[in-house]
Amino acid sequence: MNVEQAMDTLKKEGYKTTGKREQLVKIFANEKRYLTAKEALIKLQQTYPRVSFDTVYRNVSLFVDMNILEETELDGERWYRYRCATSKHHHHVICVECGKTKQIEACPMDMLSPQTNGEFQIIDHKFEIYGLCYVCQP
Amino acid sequence: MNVEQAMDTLKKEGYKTTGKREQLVKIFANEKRYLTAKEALIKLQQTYPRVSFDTVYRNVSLFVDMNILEETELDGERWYRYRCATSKHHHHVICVECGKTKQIEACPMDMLSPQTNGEFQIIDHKFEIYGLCYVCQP
DNA sequence: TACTAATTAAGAATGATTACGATTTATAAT
DNA sequence: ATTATAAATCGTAATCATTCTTAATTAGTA
Repeated sequence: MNVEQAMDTLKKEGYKTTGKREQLVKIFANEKRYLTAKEALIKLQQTYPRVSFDTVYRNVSLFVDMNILEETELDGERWYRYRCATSKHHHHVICVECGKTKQIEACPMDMLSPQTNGEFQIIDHKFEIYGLCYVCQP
Repeated sequence: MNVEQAMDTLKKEGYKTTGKREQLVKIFANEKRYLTAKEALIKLQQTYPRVSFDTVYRNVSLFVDMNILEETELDGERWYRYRCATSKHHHHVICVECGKTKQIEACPMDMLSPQTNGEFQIIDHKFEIYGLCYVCQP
C-alpha cells in the first residue's frame, strides 16, 4: 500500500482526498515507525502551520479503520504507524523511545491448540516486544 | 501469593499495611480478573465509603511495582488483575467486556530465533488474545 | 504513650483525546 | 466554469483518566 493507493481507498469509500490527508499519509509512509498524534501534528504543521489537533486525531482514527495505519498503546499514549507493505500477517519489536520497529515473522496464534481459547469468542490478539533500538540504547 | 503474603511483601519493603491496602488486595484476589481503577474504587468504597481515586491509583501502581498485580491497557484505560498464583510465566485470553481471563501456557518468546530481535535491547513483551467470554457473548 | 514518616482526602492540575459550532473546501451536477 | 451540498477543517471548549499538591490523619516504633 503506497500513498496513492491509500488515497484511492479513501476516495472509493466516499471520503474526500484533502491535501492534509495526503500529507499525513505521506508522513507515516516516510517514517515507517510508530508516531504519536502529537509527533504527527508537529510534522504536519511544517506543511500546514495552522492545522489542528482535531484534524490529526480524526484522520489517524479514520486511517486505522481503513487499514492504512496500525495502532498501539505505549504508556498511556496511542502510537500509529504505516501498515507494513508486506501483506503477510506479522508482529513487531518496538523501540519504546522512538517507535522504530523490526518485524517478527512468527505469529503465536499459529501455535495454539484449538481448545486453548475455550469458551472465548476471539476478536483480536496482540504480540509485541518492547525494547530500545541501537540508537536509543544508553 | 495470597493476601497475607502480599501484605508481608509490602511490610518487608518498608510500606505500611493499612486497612485500605489490605482490602484493595482482597478485592483483586477475590475477583481474579482484570478491573479498571474505577471498578476497584467502587468496590473499595463498599468498605471505605470516603476513599478517594488517588488512593486507588497510588496503590495499584505500587502493587504493580511489587508484582502483586499485573497491568494491561484496553481502549485507553488501564486494567489491573491479581498476579496469578501459578509461578510459571504465562499469558491470557481477556474478555474485553468484563476482564475475565483464561491462561495461555505457551509463551511466544520461547520460539523466537536469537537474532529475531536484532540490535534491539529487549525490555518486555506482551502477548494477549482479546475476545468475549461465554457470559458476554451477544 | 508519643514521635516520625508514610498514607490519605479533597480537590486542583495535567495531558491525551473527543466534541462542537462556524467556516472552508472537495466533489459532482449543472 | 459555476454552483450546490455534504464533508472536512479550525479554534476552542469539554471530557476522561490519571497525577499532583497540601494539609490532616494514621501506622509503626521507640
